[in-house]
Amino acid sequence: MEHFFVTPSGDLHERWLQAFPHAAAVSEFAGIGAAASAASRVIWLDISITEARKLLIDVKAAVALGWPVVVMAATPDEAQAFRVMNMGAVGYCHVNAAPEQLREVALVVEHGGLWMPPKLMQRFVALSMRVVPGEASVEPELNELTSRELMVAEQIARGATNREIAATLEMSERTVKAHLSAIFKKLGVRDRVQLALAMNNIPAYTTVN
Amino acid sequence: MEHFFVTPSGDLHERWLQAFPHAAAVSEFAGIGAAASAASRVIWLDISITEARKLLIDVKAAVALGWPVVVMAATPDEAQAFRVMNMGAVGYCHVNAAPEQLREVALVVEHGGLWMPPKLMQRFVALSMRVVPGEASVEPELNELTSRELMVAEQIARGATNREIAATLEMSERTVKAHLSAIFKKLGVRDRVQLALAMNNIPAYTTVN
DNA sequence: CGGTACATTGTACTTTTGGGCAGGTAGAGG
DNA sequence: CCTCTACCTGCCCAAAAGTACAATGTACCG
Repeated sequence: MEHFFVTPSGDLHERWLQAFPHAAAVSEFAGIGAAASAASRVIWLDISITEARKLLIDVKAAVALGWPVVVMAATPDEAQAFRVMNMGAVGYCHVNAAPEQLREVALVVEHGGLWMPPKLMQRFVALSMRVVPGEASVEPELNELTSRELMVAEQIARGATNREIAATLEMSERTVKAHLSAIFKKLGVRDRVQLALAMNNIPAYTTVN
Repeated sequence: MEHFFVTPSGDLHERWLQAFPHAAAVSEFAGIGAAASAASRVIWLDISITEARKLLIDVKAAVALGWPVVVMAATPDEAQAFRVMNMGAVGYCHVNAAPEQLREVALVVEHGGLWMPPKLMQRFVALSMRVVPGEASVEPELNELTSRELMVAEQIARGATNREIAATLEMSERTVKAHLSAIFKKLGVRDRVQLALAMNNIPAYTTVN
């Protein structure tokens, strides 16, 4: 497990080192993407002195790297927490959180969980109830998809183009199309837009009608 | 770490044992509360054959015990997931989840995290944004859209084709395209797929480069 | 070994998208 | 009246997406 701390200063906070002795500090995202290691990672994003405008860009850029992103704020704030989570972060904590807590957070996000301070978590869950959709979720029969088809479908779910998928999955664009045709047929959707929606449990209108 | 599986049958599912060899099965909550051990625990609630009415009671009872509760459903459902999370559960997965996944879930909830299948998690986060005081990811720029543009964007959000939009809004396909171009520019997305995702508050990865 | 499922890719074709260029109209406001 | 913005559209073009038909290789199963 590698821990990358993205911080403007470029220096590792003492507590971070206590939590993860082998942590690495970077001030640019490039430093992370470069090393094409297969090991799993956690990206820690220090936004303590980042202005709101740049925050959005930074979080998205971090998320785009493909590893779990934990945002560390100087003054935790509910709206900000929700905003960064919505942009794809999976963790939100204080920059000066205790080492033990950082390790807790790491453990959680590494295993697919979502972490934020208990109080916020509570608010978060409570708020989500107000908009819980009726039902009619169209959970697609993803089981019918073969392994490769599923990979393609997941990329579509994030808005990738055929070219990007081909590059990511290392296959030709033609193959991507072949898989897509199979997926459309199996899931009963007609194009990539509806597939993207279906993959995210959002009812699309032709699928329903 | 103790794992209590609350299941109507009273029997431990084979996979549960594979995940946690020392798991204990109980059919009544009383069996758990009795042992006043200081060790940390996880309560696994099997609701595969629980009728909706009793579900509420059970989840609350489990949560009341004071340890992290993971609900295991036979047919995972978005609305149900949100409902149980709102009642205090911190995990939601399939009853037949693989042992490795169960361990992942355990790891997450033991350390204060929230766990549910990735797809649900994404929806969960996206939905919470719709009510968060402040704004959602695309919500702000949505105000920049003119009335007609918004109508087009909403159709895209449901997977409509240009032809369908043209018919619905009674305009030519060319006009639909014109509006779309304007929308793409204003919202900073590159194509209809990403727009559809953005409209549903689902982070798409290339939105930032 | 034959059969089947999956993954892969090519050629070629049709449709859909996205957008440049070049206009039209109508309403609000100086 | 003039200008600006929103709205609408046609022609045309290039890129992307989706399909049809076809073929090759691999793995596994009875």
